[in-house]
Amino acid sequence: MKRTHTCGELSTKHLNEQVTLEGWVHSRRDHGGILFVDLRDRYGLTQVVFNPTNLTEEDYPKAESLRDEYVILVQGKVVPRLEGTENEKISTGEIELVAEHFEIQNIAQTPPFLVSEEGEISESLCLKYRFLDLRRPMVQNNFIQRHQIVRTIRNYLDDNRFLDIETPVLCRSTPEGARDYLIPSRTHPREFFALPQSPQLYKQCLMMAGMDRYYQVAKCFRDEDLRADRQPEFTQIDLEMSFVDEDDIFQLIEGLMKSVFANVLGKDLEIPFLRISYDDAMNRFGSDKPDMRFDMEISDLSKEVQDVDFRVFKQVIESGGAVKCIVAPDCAKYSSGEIDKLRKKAESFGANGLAWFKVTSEGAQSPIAKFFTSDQIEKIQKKSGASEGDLLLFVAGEKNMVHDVLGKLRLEMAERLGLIKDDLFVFAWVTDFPLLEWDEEASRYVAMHHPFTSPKECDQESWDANPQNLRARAYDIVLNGVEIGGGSIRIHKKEVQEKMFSFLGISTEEANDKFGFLLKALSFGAPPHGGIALGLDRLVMLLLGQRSLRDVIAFPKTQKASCLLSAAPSEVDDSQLKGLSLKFLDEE
RNA sequence: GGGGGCGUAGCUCAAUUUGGUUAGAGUGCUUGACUGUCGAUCAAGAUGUUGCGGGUUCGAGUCCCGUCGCUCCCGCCA
Repeated sequence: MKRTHTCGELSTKHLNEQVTLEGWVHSRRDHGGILFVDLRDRYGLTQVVFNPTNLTEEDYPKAESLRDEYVILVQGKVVPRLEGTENEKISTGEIELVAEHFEIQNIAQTPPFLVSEEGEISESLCLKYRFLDLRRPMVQNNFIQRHQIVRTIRNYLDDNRFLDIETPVLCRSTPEGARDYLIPSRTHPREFFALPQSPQLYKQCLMMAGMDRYYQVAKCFRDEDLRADRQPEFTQIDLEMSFVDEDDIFQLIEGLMKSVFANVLGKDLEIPFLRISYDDAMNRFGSDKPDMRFDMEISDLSKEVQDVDFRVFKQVIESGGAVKCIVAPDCAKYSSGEIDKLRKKAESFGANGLAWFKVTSEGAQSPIAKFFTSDQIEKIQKKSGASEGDLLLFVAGEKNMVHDVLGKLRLEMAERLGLIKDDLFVFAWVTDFPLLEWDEEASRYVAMHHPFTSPKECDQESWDANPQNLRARAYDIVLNGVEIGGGSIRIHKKEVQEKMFSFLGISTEEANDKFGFLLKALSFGAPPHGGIALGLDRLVMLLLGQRSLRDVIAFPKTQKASCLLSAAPSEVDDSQLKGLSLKFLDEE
């Protein structure tokens, strides 16, 4: 015997039909003479009534033995609920199933937490019993929606002529980027594979192979420390296109997001997205992933305060730094204690201090007001757009630090003041990233995006003049202040790629050793190409309004990168180590 | 590598500030009663290595040291 329906589909349309359901006992209500069981599967709940008058003498006591999470099969008749006992909370609430025959397919231990309970349960317990946690309808819903999102993306890319091509998981370890997960090779003692941080070079090779448009729902691995929005193993919607420029990528992704919003969330998404250059993003929002759901932009007051008799500001300006501020609306009422907390916050972000002004009807109120003329105060007020009742927060110092601190303070204040509306999705493209970044530790330039990103200027003069000023043809896509993807137009000329390597301090020999296959491929007719990778987990997390990636990954790792369900990683047998020619250092 | 938070009954939490009788509540669990519940109700009952180890003390869930786990953040994440 098998089920004829799921637990979510019976309605008054099925009245008087003989049906069979299978599922889990979600909850039971035993009234002595009559017993109600809510039967659950992925599709919903159906109330089953066990009444002695409809059951054999052996079956009724068996029904009384039912407990939470038992798996049963029930056969019976669909009947309307008695008037006044309908349940509006469930889709099948107008009917119930009168059990005439049933089988207990499996009993269950008392679960460590209630599947039917909606409250919070400690995360480690959920992960240890993830198979139970995933039974909870609220949790299950995330994965049903995640599936819908992926399906929509696949359909959209298919409609746009993309080929889904798999790339290896056992890869070559390459310098640059995050720490690799390494896999020792048995067949090549002393040698290692690396798990891919992204399929970057393979997808470029596919473009050189004339595949024209590639995509993949690709697992990527980075052996770095975790955060709420960072797992060591994550999924990218990875894609690459030939004969395109930035606008082609933007339009493709805007269309993709529009499709996802329409099909999954039932919302109309406005396109095209906002576009902002890296420099603008830093100057206006203090971040390369600006949350543009609210304003509170940063104002540069360096010019306005250059003649002010306040030593801190004066020294900063003289040494080439900047004085900038944000305006916290309606915060002039803050007590000195509250402002002191903000100062500490700012200092924890890296500031040397926090200067402030309250804008009141009697003018600027601040311990440093005495250093300013009324004309200067007026100019500051005008430039920052502050009005009566507002609080101005100043940070002075080296430009990057000022941006960083004010950017973080801006987010802090927005959260405090509730300026961010729920249910708002604001996408933005961040463009014109610097090509290179100076790495203090290694005392050399490193690629800000990756070494295969095309510079905007390929001529020797620009390169020689000032490498810091070189811009990349790279772009990030930002949603509500979270980076959900990034990509670039790639280098497709061998000479440019070689120049890039040499700039990064990678010698010709090393380049040939580690990236020889790419350089070779570039020399056999590589088309202009570019692409992007979207962080699927982050995207799903944001679209579903979840706080952690763990909510949208079926079997996530803990912050120490272990799996509580399977207890991975684990020790292995000595024989396994021997087969891999491995030995622990402390055994030598 | 660094900083913060948490760890008490199966689960969620209280008792920790100020060390002091037998570590409590809700829920779940067990048993019983009950023929229309849906967070069923009512009655009775069982359940503790206070994460682990050490120390201080007449006395430690509470204070100190160490350690483990979970979590948030900084570093790190091309």
